[in-house]
Amino acid sequence: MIELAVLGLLKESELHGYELKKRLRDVLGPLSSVSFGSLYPALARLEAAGMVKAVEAADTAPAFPMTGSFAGEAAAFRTARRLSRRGPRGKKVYGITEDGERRLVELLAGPADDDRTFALQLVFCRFSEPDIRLRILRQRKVALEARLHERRHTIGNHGDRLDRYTRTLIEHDTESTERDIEWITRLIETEEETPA
Amino acid sequence: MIELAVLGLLKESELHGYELKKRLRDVLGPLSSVSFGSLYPALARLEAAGMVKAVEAADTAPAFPMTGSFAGEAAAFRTARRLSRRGPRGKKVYGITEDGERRLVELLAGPADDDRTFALQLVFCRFSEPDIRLRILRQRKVALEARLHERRHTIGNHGDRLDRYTRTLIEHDTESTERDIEWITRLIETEEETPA
DNA sequence: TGATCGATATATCGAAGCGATAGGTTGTGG
DNA sequence: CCACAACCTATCGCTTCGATATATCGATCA
Repeated sequence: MIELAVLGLLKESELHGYELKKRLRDVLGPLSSVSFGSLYPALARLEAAGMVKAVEAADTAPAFPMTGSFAGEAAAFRTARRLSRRGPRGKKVYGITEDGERRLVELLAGPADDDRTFALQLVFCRFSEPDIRLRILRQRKVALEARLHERRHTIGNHGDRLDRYTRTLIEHDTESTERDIEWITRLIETEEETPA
Repeated sequence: MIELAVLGLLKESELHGYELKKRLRDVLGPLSSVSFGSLYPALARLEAAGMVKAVEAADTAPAFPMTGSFAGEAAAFRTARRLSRRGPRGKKVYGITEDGERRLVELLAGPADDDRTFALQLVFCRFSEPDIRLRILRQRKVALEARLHERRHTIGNHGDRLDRYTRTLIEHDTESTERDIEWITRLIETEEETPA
């Protein structure tokens, strides 16, 4: 999940952790975003696997404002030392590698176990071929239809035994899924009409 | 999350783990259900905390359908032997304690961080007072409106910079949230009309 | 000037969740 | 009688989360 998110965003542009999280929040919504507790370990994992690498920060702020004091000078020096692979203010900027790009294509074509994974596949599907794009959408439709079928089954079995609140919850959920299916169906049609 | 689910279900009736999971799946849907890897540790935690306890399986199936065969009789006998704190077939049946009931009321009134927690609060809200029920619904509405506001904000900021797929995703998500708000609004109205 | 505040940024910890898997039991059909 | 599916409990390794620690930068204001 996070793997796909990070690789997709880094394919767009080089970023550091904090920015990565912000972009992800915009796409996925404030909920269902990722936490730092997952993001930084994930970045470390990906770096160890050679799919991302820390890049020279294109350091757009070359002017170190001199403080005039010894302490200031010393601090500036210390800061400068730490910047071999870091941008200003200790930022660590990551970029995607060729291995990472291959992995991204793999993840885009792979199964979408949960809603968030599908959302990410859709957001980054422009990095894959048209036939893969269609596959993603069709797989999603199948998954949604299966979900709907199970819900109807549940209602059919013990719909009358359920209390008022539970019943309205399940009914609302069912309607939401129906709308999702209509939406994805329209997406598929649009995609099919699009010239190759 | 799981804590609320287990306590709520056990307040309804005494159950064993496997059955607990099945009921949960019916309510929450096949996705967003809980796995055994969370359920059994959670049951152990709750038992250690004295909120649930293993009960004498009240063996509600007094009528062992006689098989007519000797093998059937023998199997039934063997089964009957093994039942100290377990129901038929090694099932471990749990019940809720008084501490557990207090905790349940607490969790019902508490904040619903994610969608699943809200779903559970709604399903079990019949175990709480009418004013708490209303509070749950209103809190949910506030949360949904905040979500909607953030989404609109995102679109307003960089809606034009987003690619086709991302934009349709966010738009669909926004519409879903709007429908959720309409639904919860209707629920609140119904609840307010209900005589105390 | 400096004091403080909020946003930016990296990182780690413990708790809790998940998917896979491995057991063991019971009922069913061949 | 056996094989097989469904039932049931349980644990392992890994991922994720939420909270927290730490530090820097920029702006506001006394």
